[in-house]
Parts: sequence; C-alpha cells; structure tokens
Amino acid sequence: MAKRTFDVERFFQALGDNTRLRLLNLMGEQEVCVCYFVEILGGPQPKISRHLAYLRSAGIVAARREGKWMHYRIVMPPHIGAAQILKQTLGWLKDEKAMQTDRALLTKACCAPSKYASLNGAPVPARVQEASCEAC
Amino acid sequence: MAKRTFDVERFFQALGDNTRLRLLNLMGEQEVCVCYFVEILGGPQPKISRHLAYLRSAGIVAARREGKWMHYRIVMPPHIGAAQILKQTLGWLKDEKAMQTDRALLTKACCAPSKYASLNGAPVPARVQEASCEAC
DNA sequence: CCATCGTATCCGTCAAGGCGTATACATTAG
DNA sequence: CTAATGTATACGCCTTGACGGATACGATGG
Repeated sequence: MAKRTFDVERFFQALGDNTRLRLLNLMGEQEVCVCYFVEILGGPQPKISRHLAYLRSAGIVAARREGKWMHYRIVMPPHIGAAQILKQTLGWLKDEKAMQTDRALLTKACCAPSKYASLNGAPVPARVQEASCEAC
Repeated sequence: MAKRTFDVERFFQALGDNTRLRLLNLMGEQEVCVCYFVEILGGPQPKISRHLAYLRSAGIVAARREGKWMHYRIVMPPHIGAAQILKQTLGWLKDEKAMQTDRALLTKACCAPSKYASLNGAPVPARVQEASCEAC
C-alpha cells in the first residue's frame, strides 16, 4: 500500500510549507481532530484536508476515524535519519512564537470547545483529555 | 542583499531534491569546485549550476571565485534550528550508500585530477589538499 | 428512508521549479 | 586584440503543487 522505500525528497518537501509545519506543530505528540485545525488555522477546510493528505502521503502523519471525526497524529518515519530530523524540527517549532500562539489556541479550544460555535461536541485531543486541561 | 528573515520553507524545499542533497553531501566540510560536481554527478553543467544557485538563494551554501573556477562550500544558516537540521542531515547522508559512493569518487578525482580529461588543472578541494590524499 | 454534519476529493487556474539546449558572462591564454 | 575555458543565466517545455470553490463521500440522527 505505502511505498516500500522511504522517499527522502518527499519528506523534506512535506516540511517545506508553512501550513504543514503549523499542522505538525499542533499535533506535537497528541492526536488532533481536523475540526480544530480548521478552527485555528482559519482557512477553508479543503485546504487543511489537502495538506493533511500530503503529510499522510509523505508518511509523516496517520489518520484514525472516530465516527464522523478524523484524528491525525504524527508517526515517526521508518527511516532513522528522517525520524531524527522530524523530532528536531518539532522541537524547534516549539520555540517559534507563532507556533506557540497556535498551540495556545489549541489548548484553549480543547478546554472550552462549546465556546466555538463550529466545535460543539467535537472530540478533545487525546493528550489534553488526560491532563493539563484544568489549567485553563 | 540577502533576506533578513530566514525563510524556513525555502530551507526545507532546498533539501527536498536529490541532486541538491548529493551536492551538499559532496561539500561536507570542504570547499569543492563546480567542475568536480559536474564530473561526479554526470549531468549537464547548467543543471548543476542551477541547483547550486538554488542552494545559494536558500542561504545554505556560499561561493568563492578563484580565477575561472568557482568553489562552493556549506554555510550554516543564521537560524539555530535550521543549522541543527542541516548538520543532522549531512550526518545522515554519510550513512547512505549512494552518498558514500559519491564521496569516494570525489576523493579519487581530487587525488588524480589528471585522469579526468575535463579536469586538467582543476583546483583541489581545500580539505583534501591538506591531508588524506596520499591514501589513494 | 432523508437530512445533516465532518471530511475528502475534484475542478480549473496559476506560480514555482525541474529539465535540456542555447547563449551570455568572466577569466585566462596566446 | 581574439580564442578558449569554466560557469551562470535565458529560454521553452512540462510537471508538481497551492489555492478557492463546488461537489462527493461517510457517518450519524431524525
């Protein structure tokens, strides 16, 4: 189904777009529902979906369906070198101011999804569900 | 002259091409003349030149003229995160079989440039010049 | 069943970028 | 000066991919 040899070019190309970097940053170690991406990044939903499909085709993220909601999470590439690069990139994104803002918005949205008209009843990301949510 | 804010997208896009990865791998820590790139990668010279220009525009390599020869070397990006990614990428390339082959060809070419018809009189890369050349 | 909601894919358009070929530029040799 | 050599850019062609908008799909609820 997937490619048997990891495509290095595709991997770096997947990282070469700011929207995709923002998506990866929001996922971090947790699984996030598409509706939050749409809410936070603000663009039209097909745009988000297309970038997620790109990341999936590059072997960087995986999707899981839960009812009508799709959850995306980062998966480490089978290639050791690429996995290290990806980890390092995620770590560096955490230091970027704009990325921190995105993450803060995600935390807020997950703690009070009812505040967002379009997110009523939306599932909460896995990691946030367990802890750190009473901090809000 | 150069961009004052480092372009992250451009940086990753620069790494998303196998020809450019091969060029970076050949440079490693040493300065290499364009004629060696052409010799080893085998393609038409304008192709090499265009990829080098791309790397230069992304702030990853710098050029130095010496007579009619141009020497290219890797320069660490001003962005700390990007610099780490670049270092890690270079380290991983050293483990790739195809990349090792390229490096071996460069060492051979530098030790016996007269064997290559098109390289007569070509300048030898800085690092090879100093040491490790009697190993051939 | 049909309606609705979340998500994915299709469509046309456009810009970026890869390629080969031809040509321009820069430096040195004669 | 002109010729030759190393390198860079210009050109045309083609593919990839980003976008907005429309539409299709999939699951749930009535």
